[in-house]
Amino acid sequence: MAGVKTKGACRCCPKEGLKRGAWSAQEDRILTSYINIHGEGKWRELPLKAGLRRCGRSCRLRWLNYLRPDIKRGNISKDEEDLIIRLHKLLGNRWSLIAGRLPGRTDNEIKNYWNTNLSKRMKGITKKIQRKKLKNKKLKGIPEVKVENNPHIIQARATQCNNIELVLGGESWGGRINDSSDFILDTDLDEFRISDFLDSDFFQGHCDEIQAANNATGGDDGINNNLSCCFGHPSFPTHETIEKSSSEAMLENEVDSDSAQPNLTWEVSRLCSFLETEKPPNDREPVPAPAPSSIDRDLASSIGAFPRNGYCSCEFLICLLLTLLGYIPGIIYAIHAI
DNA sequence: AATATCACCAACCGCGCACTC
DNA sequence: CGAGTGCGCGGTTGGTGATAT
Repeated sequence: MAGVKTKGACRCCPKEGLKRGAWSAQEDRILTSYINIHGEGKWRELPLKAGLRRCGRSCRLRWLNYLRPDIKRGNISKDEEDLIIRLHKLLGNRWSLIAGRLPGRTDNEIKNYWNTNLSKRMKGITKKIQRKKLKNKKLKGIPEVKVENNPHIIQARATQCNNIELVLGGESWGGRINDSSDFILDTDLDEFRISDFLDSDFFQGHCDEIQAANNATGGDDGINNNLSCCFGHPSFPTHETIEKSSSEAMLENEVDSDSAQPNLTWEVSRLCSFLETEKPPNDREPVPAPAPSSIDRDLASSIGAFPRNGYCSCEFLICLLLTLLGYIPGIIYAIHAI
C-alpha cells in the first residue's frame, strides 16, 4: 500500500515528501513512545517533534485506530455484534457514537465491520420486511407515506441535551431531553407497541415514583396532578384511546398483526435522531418556536413539560413519542440545540 | 497453475465544527 | 465578526490475501 496514493496532501500538511500508506513497525514504535512521553494532541506538530515523515492526521489516525493501549483486538463477539445492530438502528451511521458504547472498539473498526458484514445481512432482512409490508399495503390500497414528506414534523438533529417545543392542540410545550437513550435502547424497535411502552418499566417506574411521592407526602402535592392533568388534557389521549386506536389501526393498516404499526409512517428509530443528535445541518435551520404565552407556560408547567430535576418529564416524553408515532395530532415544532 | 473476482480493513481525504485571535 | 487553525467524523479508496473459475 505504501507510496501508492498520488492525490495532493491534505489541508493540515501541505508539505511535500511526506510518507504515505502502511505504517512500519519502527514508525509505530516512534509514535507510541512519543505519545507515551508527551501525551496525545497537537497532532500537527507531533510528526516534526517525533521525527516522523508523516502527516499529523495520519499520526492521529494510526494512534487512535491501532496503537492505543486500550484497543480491543480480535473478532467482534456476538454480543458486540447485536449491540452494533441495535445502535445502528438508533443512530444510523454515527460510528463514533456507536463506538462510544463499545469499549475498546474504534469507529473505523465498527464502520468496516458494518460495511463488510452487517450491512449486507441487514439489507437482506429489510428488503424482506419491506416486500411484505408493501404487499400488505397494496392489498389494502393504503398509500405509502414517507417521513421526508411529512410537513408536520420538522426534523432536526441536535446535541444530547435539547430543548424541544411540542405543539399540541395549538399549545406549545417545552421539554428537555437528557440521555433518554438508555430507555430507548431497552426497546426493541422492530416490535415496538405503544401498549408495551405503557407497560414498560420506564413508564411504570415513573408512575411508581409519583405514587411513592404521593404516599410520602400523604396526598396530593402537585406531582400527582402533573400526571392526571397530562392525561386529562383534551390534547392528550387516554390510555384506553391509545389502546383502542392502536387496535383499530392494526386492523386497518395491516393484514398481519405481528408487524402492525398504526399510523407509523416512519420508523421509531427516527426518534433517536431527536434524542441522540447533533446540531441541525446548516441548510435547515431550526424553526424558532414562539414564546409560550403565560397561559401556555402555566399549562406546560403544570404538566411537567419543562425540565424537572434536569430530566424531561415522563409526560413530555410520552407526548413527544406519541406525536412522533402519529397517535396524537401534535407538531414537533422546533428543536433548539443548547 | 494462472487468472479473475471478492472480501477485508488500514489509511486517506473532504467537510464541518469549535476555538482562538 | 471573520479568518485561521486544530481536530473529529464519516465516506471512500486501494492494497492484500482468500476464494472461485
